[in-house]
Amino acid sequence: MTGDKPVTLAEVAAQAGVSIATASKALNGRDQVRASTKDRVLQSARELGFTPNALAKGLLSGRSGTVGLVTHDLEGRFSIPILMGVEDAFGAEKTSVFLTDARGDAIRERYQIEALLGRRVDGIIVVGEQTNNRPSISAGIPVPVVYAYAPSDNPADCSVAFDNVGAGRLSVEHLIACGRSRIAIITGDPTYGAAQERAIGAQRALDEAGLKLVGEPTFGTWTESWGRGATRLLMAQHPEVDAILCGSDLIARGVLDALRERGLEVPGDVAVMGHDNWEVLASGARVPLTSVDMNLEQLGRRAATRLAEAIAGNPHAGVDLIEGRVVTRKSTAPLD
Amino acid sequence: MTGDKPVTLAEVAAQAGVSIATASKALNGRDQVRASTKDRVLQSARELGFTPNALAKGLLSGRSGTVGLVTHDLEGRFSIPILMGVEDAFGAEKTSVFLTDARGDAIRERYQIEALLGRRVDGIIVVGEQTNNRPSISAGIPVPVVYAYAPSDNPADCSVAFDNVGAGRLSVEHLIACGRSRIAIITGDPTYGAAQERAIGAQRALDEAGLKLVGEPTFGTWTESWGRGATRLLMAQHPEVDAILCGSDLIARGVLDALRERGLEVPGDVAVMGHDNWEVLASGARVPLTSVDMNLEQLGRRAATRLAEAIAGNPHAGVDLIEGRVVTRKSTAPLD
DNA sequence: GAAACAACCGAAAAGGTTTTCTTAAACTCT
DNA sequence: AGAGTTTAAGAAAACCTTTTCGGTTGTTTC
Repeated sequence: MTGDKPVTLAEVAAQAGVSIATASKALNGRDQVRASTKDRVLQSARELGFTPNALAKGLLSGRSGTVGLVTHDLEGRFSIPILMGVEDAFGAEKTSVFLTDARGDAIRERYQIEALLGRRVDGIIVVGEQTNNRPSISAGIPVPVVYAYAPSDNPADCSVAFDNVGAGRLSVEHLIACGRSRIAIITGDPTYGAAQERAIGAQRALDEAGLKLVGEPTFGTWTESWGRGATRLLMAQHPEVDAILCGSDLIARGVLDALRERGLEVPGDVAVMGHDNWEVLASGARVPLTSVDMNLEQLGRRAATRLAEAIAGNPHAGVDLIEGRVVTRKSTAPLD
Repeated sequence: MTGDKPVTLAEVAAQAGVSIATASKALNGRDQVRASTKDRVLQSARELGFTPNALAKGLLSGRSGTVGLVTHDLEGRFSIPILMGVEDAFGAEKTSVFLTDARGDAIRERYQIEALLGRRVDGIIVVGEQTNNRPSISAGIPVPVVYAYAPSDNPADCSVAFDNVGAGRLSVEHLIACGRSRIAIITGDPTYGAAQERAIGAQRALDEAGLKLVGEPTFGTWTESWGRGATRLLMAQHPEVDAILCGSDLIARGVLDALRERGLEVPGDVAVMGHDNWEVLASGARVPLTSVDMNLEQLGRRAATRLAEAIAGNPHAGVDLIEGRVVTRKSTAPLD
């Protein structure tokens, strides 16, 4: 099967006994072609297994019907759902997606974008590795660019990001709704905007409810062992805590472990809440873990939609924020 | 930046004061063009920011310089490293990768492959969701197809898969080398070839060493809670066990948990070994977990290489097996 | 019966690049 | 100086599709 050249429109036309022009019209549903002729062409196309050459079409129309997806975190859990959302949204409208992984390297990124432009993509989506701002690359690029997850530092660009402040607020509101009032925060690396912003959102929600955070938010690393260590410290200094808001599900796993070792019940004595809704971790936890889902697939779809709009001539400036959603599991069950 | 049409070769030629043909030759390093002329053309190209139109090139040569990557498990941890390997291998040789996700649906797959063929990809890689055999789709597809992770059921196709039998053997050999002799197996879903084959490989290695497995391999689900439950059962029936070989790192996490609760030391009393080398899980475990890495990135690179060979006219038939590698951590430290 | 009209179809150009073939110019040698 | 040879550059075809516009039927209207 590997040798035969693809069937061309000319061959279809020949078999149907019409001109190339007529065959084209028939296949594209143009009028100006008799029904019987159209059927004959369609029949021939089917028999020969004709697939129109997208290259030729793209060359002619100036639109390739492709987009580039430049990610920086292919191994990470965050870019994958985004990528799924993008693929999903574009797949539906007959646009194909080129995938490249720049691995956090700006030189690589530049090179790959050059390659994508050579392929005449109609637009580009750049997926960052963190939620921190990232430098804009839109200058000098002749097609629309949308930044996903990590927004561009240029407000004139179009970005789609996650609402970390809102997530912090949502989490605290959920804990309060579950009857908790002495809430502490154990989160990850303080250089991550995500960690800072979520803490800020949490603080705001507490303020509005007239509550005070127990201690200060403790920053550390995004690991289980940090979750364990921070919990031991926290419970020693503030045994009154009745809820711990964690910066990630992984941290929350460590927190759960440490609490169990200390003989504390979850959610009876302390409620625990994670972030990311990493399914396998959250529902497999010893006490299934309530967590904030970042709706990353939706984020990807939104980015795709924005790009499609820009390609169609309606660009959008500024940052679109995607809201998280609390996925309730046992670790925050309301007190009786 | 969004309006301007891309620069064409004709414009470069005009600015350099030569014909299109000469410009083309100069840019492609053909001889038959004077050095000074060549310099002039290159200079113009740089000034105008010329990027050759890959669509036109592909249309002419019949080679688009693109390949399609059809995955069935985009959200899964297994396809991502494979995808990275593929992207890596092709990125190096100026081939771009179209990504599509068929999500386990054969209809979707068929449709997406049709779309890829319309884009005149030079080849296709199909990434399966499990290691079980999958139906061949090569018939009627005019470009080479390589099956990654899940091999094709047609031995005439080219597949690249993981050596599960070998992995089972490697694991047991490692445990024996660490001084263990009473080994039990707790693994996942019995409908997964991976689970069965690894058990078989383990059995063989035991046979060769003149040892017997403790009990029968216990199949269940790929979850932590199954790991916990199976461990309780196992230790009740066979307290003599000194090593547990797990079907996945997640199961191993459950096993570790249950052992700790039972007051058993790892690795002092029992060694535990996982599979997948899921970094965050394995090294974050309470006792860092020895695990088998499937070298999936290498698998992806191999698949890409095989596809490149086939495109170049040297197709390869049969299944390439990629070996795993034991990543040693504390959970299997040798006995003193 | 001629003119206007509709319906259907085909010729040709366009899109950007590579390659082959031809031509023009410059050189070498006797 | 003229014939032969090398070198540099250009003209044009080819890749495949879509679209515009002109042409050929056959049909209606006065």
